[in-house]
Amino acid sequence: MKRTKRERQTALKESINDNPFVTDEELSAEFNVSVQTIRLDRMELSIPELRERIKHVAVKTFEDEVKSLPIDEVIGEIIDIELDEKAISIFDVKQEHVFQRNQIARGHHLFAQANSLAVAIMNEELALTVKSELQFLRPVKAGQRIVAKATVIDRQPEKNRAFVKVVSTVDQVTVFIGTFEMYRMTEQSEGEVG
Amino acid sequence: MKRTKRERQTALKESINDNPFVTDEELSAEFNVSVQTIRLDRMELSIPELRERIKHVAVKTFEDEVKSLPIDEVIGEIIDIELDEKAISIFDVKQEHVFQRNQIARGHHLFAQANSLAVAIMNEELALTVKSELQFLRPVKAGQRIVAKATVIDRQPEKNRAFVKVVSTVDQVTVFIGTFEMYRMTEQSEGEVG
DNA sequence: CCCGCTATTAGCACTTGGTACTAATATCAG
DNA sequence: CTGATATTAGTACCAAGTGCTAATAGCGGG
Repeated sequence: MKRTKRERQTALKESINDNPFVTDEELSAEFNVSVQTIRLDRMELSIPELRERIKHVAVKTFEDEVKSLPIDEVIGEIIDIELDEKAISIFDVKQEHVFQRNQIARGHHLFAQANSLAVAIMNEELALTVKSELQFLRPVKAGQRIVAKATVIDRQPEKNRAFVKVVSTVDQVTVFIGTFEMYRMTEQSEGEVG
Repeated sequence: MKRTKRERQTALKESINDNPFVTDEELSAEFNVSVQTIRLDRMELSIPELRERIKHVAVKTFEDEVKSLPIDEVIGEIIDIELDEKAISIFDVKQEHVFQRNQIARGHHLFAQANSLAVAIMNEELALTVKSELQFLRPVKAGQRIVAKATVIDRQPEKNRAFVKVVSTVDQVTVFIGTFEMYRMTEQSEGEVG
């Protein structure tokens, strides 16, 4: 028997949080109080009923799925692009992109934004990265917005190559520089690199 | 009025597919048939009821969320590690990691595996990537397993630096090489890089 | 010991979005 | 016109609730 109402409600919140699929009846068994008590608790804590909770979770996935379709191809949001010339994308750093320990964005997200912008700028449906050099100049933290600017600095059409430089900034301060050697993939040569 | 039963059922399947949250009543309005007809249709097509559909979607997210928590820190699975010396991780390339057009793994996943292994090998709770040079030697396709081997090739403790080389292979063939200059972050210097 | 208060429990009617089943009616083809 | 298939209607029932009222338990103070 747990004691106070407050204790139970705290535990209840936690319990529902790490299993939103639990019913009032199951909870009443867990805390051995009546179902009505659980209901009252939910009211006070304004926790919605099972179905609403589930729906909430489901809607979230659904939106994520829909959202992730376009995102899948380019990391960050392209806000300006001139094919074969230059392009700009923005990327908002959220909790899921940082190390929990120090809130610093993990390198591969900066890389992903820059690299996918380099792919997008190529005036070619199929482009691959062959080489790249990266400099992580300053740590980026959750909540900051990274603006990546890509420029094509060299073209070697005979070799199916192009060189792209990407500079990423946060509040006008450069945080990352990357140069990418890109390979334009023609249909005949598909799958053959390097 | 749509005509045949078959046509309606095809449309019904599609309708539910791109909005699993629709009720029988709404569907009956959409196809102007009775609710019972919709129910019969669902039976024949063995489409579960609204709540079951929603629950299904919700459970999926839930599992994804739980799964993504450990993955969050290291991309790929570390199978061997000697701190400050060497480490090995494997990463299975799935559909979500490749360009749909050509089934080739996107560069940032190879980078992410290598980079997070470089972070992990550092015998330090807090490590950041300062610079890196990457070579994408061969395209990797969905279904392949990438084995990344990281080695610390140089240490500069006085400068809080270490150099890590990562070689990634698929079936013993090298597909990616990356060198990473890593910064060991001490508590005093936290947040200050470069 | 009783008063008052909060907490808990009980009970009932009602809601949504169904299942399961039966029966009636349409619709069309031979 | 008869049969088969399709559609609609209607009923009872379920889960997991809401919303409401009422009874009871436990305890603290005077």
